[in-house]
Amino acid sequence: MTTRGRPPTLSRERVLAAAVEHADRSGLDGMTMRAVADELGVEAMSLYHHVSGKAGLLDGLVERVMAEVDEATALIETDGDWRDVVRRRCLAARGVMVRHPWGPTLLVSRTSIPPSVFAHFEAVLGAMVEAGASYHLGHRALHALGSMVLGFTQELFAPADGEGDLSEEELSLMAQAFPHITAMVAAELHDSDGDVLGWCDSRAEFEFTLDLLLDGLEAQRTAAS
Amino acid sequence: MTTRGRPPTLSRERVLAAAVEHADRSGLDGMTMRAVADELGVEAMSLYHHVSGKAGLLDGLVERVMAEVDEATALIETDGDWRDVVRRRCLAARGVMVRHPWGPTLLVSRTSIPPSVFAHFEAVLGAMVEAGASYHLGHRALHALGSMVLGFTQELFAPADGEGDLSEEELSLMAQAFPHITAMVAAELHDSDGDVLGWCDSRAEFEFTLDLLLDGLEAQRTAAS
DNA sequence: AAGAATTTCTTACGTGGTAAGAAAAGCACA
DNA sequence: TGTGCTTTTCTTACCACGTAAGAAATTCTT
Repeated sequence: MTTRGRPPTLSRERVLAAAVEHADRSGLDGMTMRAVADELGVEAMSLYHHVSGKAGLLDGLVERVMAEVDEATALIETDGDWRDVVRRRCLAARGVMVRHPWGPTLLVSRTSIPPSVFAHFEAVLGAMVEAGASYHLGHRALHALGSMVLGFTQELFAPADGEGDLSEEELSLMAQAFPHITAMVAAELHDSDGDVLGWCDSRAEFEFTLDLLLDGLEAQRTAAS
Repeated sequence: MTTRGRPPTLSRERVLAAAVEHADRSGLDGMTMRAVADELGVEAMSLYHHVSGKAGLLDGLVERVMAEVDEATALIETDGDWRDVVRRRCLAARGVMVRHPWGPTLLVSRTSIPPSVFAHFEAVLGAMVEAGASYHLGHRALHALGSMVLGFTQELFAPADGEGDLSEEELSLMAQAFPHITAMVAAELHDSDGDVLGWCDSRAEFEFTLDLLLDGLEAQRTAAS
């Protein structure tokens, strides 16, 4: 571990900070490698030693927003009605997205779900399960609440793009970091005797959420009249 | 109305059809002007006589998906419980999005909401209002159900990008085509004595939907145990 | 036949991502 | 002290994409 070489003027942190700032000011469209580099008084290619290309930069942005969400969420007490826990969590996330309006757009555009996002779902799921909900209901809750946190309606647990090739270690790390999600996936896989794949399953989720909303709205309607 | 000039081998329809096909096969990323032109055995610049650039092409794609939704929706009866009407409508829309997975992504990426999308909201709102719901509740329903149809959580009625400059005619056309939406906007504007703008308002919508979901989930939890 | 109209094609420019490798700037060992 | 190794930054260049400008092609009108 030597300190040899030209002393760095950049760092991953500085690059990402500049990118966030630029996005806050000009949105995601104007965010080119050259623009971010300019903001740092540096050439575009210099960024490549700190993020792996444009995709890496965007991944870094996701990481940063989710870190902010984590921060805004860190102090939430985890006892009391699970609804309060989840409610505060969702509102905190929303606050961050309001500060960074490009957040939801960016999140939906990314194809894979980063660990930082999983951390949220883990917290929501944990609150529910500890309140006595089944993993099945928890699963449906994650789908239903997904767009409440991030503004997206994405297939959550579709094995996106070679998720099959996870090493044993990675899986066990995942299980440690996200025990409830892991248990939920296991339970759901076990329940569904094979006919899961495809959108039938996801259609059921869709209908579940839809009916939740429709019934809630109908209750409000009759209550108001 | 003459037929003079070189006979066209292309048409807006053919261009959009090729684009849809390409998107179905390769997603939105690979969809370049050159690729769509290739598929038609034509040069990229030839497309410009039928769509106004890339943006126009994407607008056309939105138009096409929404047309499919319309088609899948046309036969829905509009009497009975409003929930059934809305339910079928949402499921029909979902079916189309499943056929064209790029649909939601495309819809969220567009900055303005095309009339074809308004038509849906009009139908949903109409069903609710005719069932006795207030415009206020209808408004909240549109927000809550928004992501159920299109996968998006967008500010619905934010005057996006120079919506102030609509001609008198355009407004009256809009009022004719979408009477319920027009009435709703009027009612909501009237109610809110000035302090509407900004995200406070939108935060209220957010909380409303959130509580709808949380309460619904809690009801399911206690029912299951 | 000449001209007008319309679509398509050719060429070329600007921008954005990034590959390849040269230049800069510090450390280690002689 | 200098020579070479290492790490970061910069230079140059290529390719893909959107599209502006205008030439070429093709048909109808007169």
